[in-house]
Amino acid sequence: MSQTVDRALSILPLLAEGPADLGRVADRLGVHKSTALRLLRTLNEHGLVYRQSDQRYRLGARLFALAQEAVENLDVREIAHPHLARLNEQCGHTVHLAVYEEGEVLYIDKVESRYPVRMYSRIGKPVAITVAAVAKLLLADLPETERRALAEKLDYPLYTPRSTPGAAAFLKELATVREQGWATDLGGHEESINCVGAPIRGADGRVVAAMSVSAPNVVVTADELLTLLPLVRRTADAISREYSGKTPAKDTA
Amino acid sequence: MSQTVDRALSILPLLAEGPADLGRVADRLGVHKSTALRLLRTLNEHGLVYRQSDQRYRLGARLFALAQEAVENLDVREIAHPHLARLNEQCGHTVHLAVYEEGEVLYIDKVESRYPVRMYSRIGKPVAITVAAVAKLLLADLPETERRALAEKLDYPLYTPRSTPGAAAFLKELATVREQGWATDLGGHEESINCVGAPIRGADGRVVAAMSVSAPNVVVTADELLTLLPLVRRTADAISREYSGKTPAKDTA
DNA sequence: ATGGTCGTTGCACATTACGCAACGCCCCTT
DNA sequence: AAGGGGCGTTGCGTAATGTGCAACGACCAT
Repeated sequence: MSQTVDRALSILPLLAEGPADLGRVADRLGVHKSTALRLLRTLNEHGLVYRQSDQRYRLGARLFALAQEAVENLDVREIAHPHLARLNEQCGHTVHLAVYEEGEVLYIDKVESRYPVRMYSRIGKPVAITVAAVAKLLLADLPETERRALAEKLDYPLYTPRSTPGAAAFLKELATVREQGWATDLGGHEESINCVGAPIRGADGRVVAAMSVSAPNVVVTADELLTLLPLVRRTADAISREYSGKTPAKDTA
Repeated sequence: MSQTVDRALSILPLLAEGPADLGRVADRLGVHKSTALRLLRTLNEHGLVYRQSDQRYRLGARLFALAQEAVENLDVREIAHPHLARLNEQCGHTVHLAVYEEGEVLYIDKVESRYPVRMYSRIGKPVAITVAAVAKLLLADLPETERRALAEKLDYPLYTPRSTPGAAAFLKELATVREQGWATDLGGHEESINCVGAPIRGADGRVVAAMSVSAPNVVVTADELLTLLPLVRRTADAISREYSGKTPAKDTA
């Protein structure tokens, strides 16, 4: 809609691939160097882009702060967190919280019991949308047309032999998930990892988020993990109730 | 430099305060509603802004992905991580990695031994720049003029009685840190938390990052923590060597 | 029903961003 | 040491682009 802004914003994903110099940016944008320079300067002033010592540009620090504040403003996350932590204490496994947005599913919270290996690595990162339990839960609730359209345009990478092979199978799985009100991922993403998940619903009954518990085969078998299902569903329902019940007014402030 | 982009980007911090409707955004920007609308639409197309069901705008998902990729492209972080993890195994305490950028110091990695309480909360969040050990290390290496200017314009909040009280004291502390090549924060941010840190240097000897080990008083006294100093410095030096030594070429790709 | 609020659209104007070309800088070559 | 190429930077004239206005339409509350 706005050409200038459009061009400027196109620089960000470009720099996400790695640092780039002025010429490269101008080329990729298909604009003159002077134009790219002006855009980069503006981005730089706002801290979204940083100029490193070798004069190349890379994504800037303000981006972290913004993402940080963005995630903290998600009220589902805030409400859900204590419940997730409690569930984690009870079962000891990794607990995830995810939302759907614009064709992507992303983790917005995570509590894990084990070594804190790169704990930040997944927060905000898009999940394996065709196999993850939380993704199934979130997509299963989309309006049918949107769901079909999305399923058709997705890629279906075969992470493992048990990964969802294609759109048809995926849609069928989503139908099942929708009916039963919970979802699993049994080795569909990583061979030895299983998950069970349940949806979190808003006051209008629509799914606003999804949560799951994940554990490796070596700790508990898939069957054993499934025995946690009632607990997971109870937790999700508790979050749903609290989320749809009291929505503390923070309109004006 | 570019008015349109400038206005568009000004919307982001505004939305970071919380969701806002069109009128509010237009007011805050000082532009007509139609102008704000066009800007918001453009931001929306790029996923930086999301329109929630109540029609208000909030920060969007792409922001997470970008911040994510940005942090992953920091090669210091990549090189340092295994060293930090090893240090964590050896001493059991929380280990931080931070960089300086445009007047801010931010954590870019963290390994902690204890409960994973909100582990994402600090990554990318600006640190308490006037007291944190890593901040002292990073600021101590700035060119004098920049260091002075920054020190003067900072606020010096008294988190605790031991917090750095003002610019003069801070500059003096930075001088000490620069001379000795390491830094501490003894209860300057939170009464019961102590840290020791050391700088990571690039090939040219300039400080490119800083790391620290933090532990609460109840686990180890400040004196005991200080006995870890040699280990911390050795780790930092190892990272420095690896960082300045082999810089894998990824220019063209 | 009716007034008010809020988002949306089309349009005419001129402000704003564009590409060009020339400059200056640094590094690499011979 | 002199020459050449690559890269970032600057000023400028042009017109394309973004701007504010005013009117419309949807929705909510009274």
